[in-house]
Amino acid sequence: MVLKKRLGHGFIGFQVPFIPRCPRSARRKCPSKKDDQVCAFELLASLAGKLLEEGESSASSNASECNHQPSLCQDVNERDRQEEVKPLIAEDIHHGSCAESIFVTDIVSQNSSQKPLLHAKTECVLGCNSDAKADVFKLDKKIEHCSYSYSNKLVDSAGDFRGSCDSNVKSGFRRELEADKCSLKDQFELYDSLALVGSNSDVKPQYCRESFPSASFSKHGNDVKFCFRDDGENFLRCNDVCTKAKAFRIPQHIAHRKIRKQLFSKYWKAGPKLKDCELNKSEFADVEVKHIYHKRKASSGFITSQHNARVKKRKFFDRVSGVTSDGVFSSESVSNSPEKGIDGDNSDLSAKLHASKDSHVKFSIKSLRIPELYIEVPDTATVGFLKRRIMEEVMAILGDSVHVGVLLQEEKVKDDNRTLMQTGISCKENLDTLTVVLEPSSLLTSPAACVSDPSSQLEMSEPARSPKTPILESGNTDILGDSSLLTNPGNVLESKHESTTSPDDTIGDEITPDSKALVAVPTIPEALAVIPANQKTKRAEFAQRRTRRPFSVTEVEALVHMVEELGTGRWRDVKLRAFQNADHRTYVDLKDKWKTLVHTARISPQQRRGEQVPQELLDRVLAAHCYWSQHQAKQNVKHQAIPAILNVSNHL
DNA sequence: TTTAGGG
DNA sequence: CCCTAAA
Repeated sequence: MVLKKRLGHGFIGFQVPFIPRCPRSARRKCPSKKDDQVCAFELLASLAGKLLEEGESSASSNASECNHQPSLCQDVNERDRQEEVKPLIAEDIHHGSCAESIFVTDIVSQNSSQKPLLHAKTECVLGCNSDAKADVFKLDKKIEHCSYSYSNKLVDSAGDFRGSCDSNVKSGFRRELEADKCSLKDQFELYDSLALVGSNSDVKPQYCRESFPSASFSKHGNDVKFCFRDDGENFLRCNDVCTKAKAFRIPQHIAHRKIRKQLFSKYWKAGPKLKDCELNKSEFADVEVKHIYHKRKASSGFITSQHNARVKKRKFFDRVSGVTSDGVFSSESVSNSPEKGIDGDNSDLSAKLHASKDSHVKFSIKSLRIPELYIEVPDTATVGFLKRRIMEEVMAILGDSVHVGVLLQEEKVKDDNRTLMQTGISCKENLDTLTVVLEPSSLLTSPAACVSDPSSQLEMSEPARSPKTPILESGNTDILGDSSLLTNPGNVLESKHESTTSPDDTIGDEITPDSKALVAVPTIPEALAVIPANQKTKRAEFAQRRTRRPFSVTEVEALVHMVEELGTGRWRDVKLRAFQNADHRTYVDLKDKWKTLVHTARISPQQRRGEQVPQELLDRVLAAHCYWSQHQAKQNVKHQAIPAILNVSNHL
């Protein structure tokens, strides 16, 4: 297939001509080495223009499609309308700045059994004069708008697409940009083509296009969506307040980078329509059924409801791999997921991010991780019931607002105002440990508050979490209600806290006034800038304290139990036996907790703070502590004694 | 990686 | 909780 040959990395699907041709006059507008990117944009621009013309004329036919996907279409339409009247955000552009965008696309195959993929690309537009750049954004806006129109066109012509699914469907566009809409006055002669891979192909539909901002394109059943949206961080909302994304944006006069993320997935956006997509759960997330406290029950006699099996459903997970400028994948398969997808493929939702030097960062998101969920159902429940429960939980998240969280080196990156470079997301090694997760964001705080004061935001923000930590575990308490894991009730408060600030946890706009100083030297090649910083300082730069998670009485009891059994020097075993599923509790945490427990037990009740641990437990803590201290002493004596004996025997 | 202990 | 020396 010709298409395949032209696509890099074996990606198949939707394609636009490789290097769009630009009139020389247009190319000259930009520094030579950025031609490709600029041209790519121009290509989109041309597409946008075309779509505007064609899309609007098809508005009437959109209505019928919207009936099928009300939540999606209405939302999009509404956004589009608002976008139309909204002033274009030219202030985002800055002289000599790098307009960097991340476009995440989604393709849903026509064949529902195939999996949706997310594809993320970043593109930099550098070196253009500011006018041109401002217009690039305008164009971007246009593109956004137009692409939606275009999506409808695609929908309208779904039949046509289906009819020619096995062959590439191409459509060419020629667009002459109007001077009043764009200062890139030169004419472009661009050809664009869309290709839809055969619906029966067993090849996963993927989309890849080098040097070109991706447009999302999804097709499912009768629906074909082409979406190209600029939605900053709030790209996964069903009922998003349109202005929110903008509210988050502060004037970026000093912006040197702008990261704009576009992620569109019908699955996510469609919310309750998920079922219609026949996205079965195995595609959605790999499911693991565990009797979480089974071991504990067995070993320490903890009794929980005999009829309750804990069902722990995990994510699909993933990590982000980066590609450095040399184009070498630093990590193709970096998932550290303890449980791979059932089918060994967790690329259900995957996207690619690529990274390169000269201040571009390209990412390759293998997949987006869904927060860990805890579901509890009676073991007498039917499989069907279980499925429904899982679906309910998933929908609770998806139906709700969702945003993206970024974890670097297993720690959540909470400060959205830092640049990628500052955060450490621009260097190769770190990209290996970059994780992208979807998070619920039902409780939103005032966006303004988050942005206006970065420092307070820092304090407010949710501290880092382990990537294995169920992002939703606590934050989801409201949703899960009683079914959530009863680790610590105290988390409810925390979770709200987290949720409140979590909207920031996205790859959003990156520039704030206080980051100016650091970004002000963009001319320094990244390599040079990074080299002087040793691992320590780099780590220190984006190190964040984990969320404080007070131990619940239940946890304390489990801990005490295990220590009584194992002693005080086997924290790893304690962890394995009693906290296997509490990903956020490390053996060091357990050890520390024991330490504080002993301390607590020794001080007077009046001096104790926080959740009161029953005196009975504290007594056991002291008893165990004393016992094992003595035991350890005895062990030491033995260890000393044995060699002594051996020595004696050797002498004999 | 795990333990142990100071901060 | 963090950090880290030491095992």
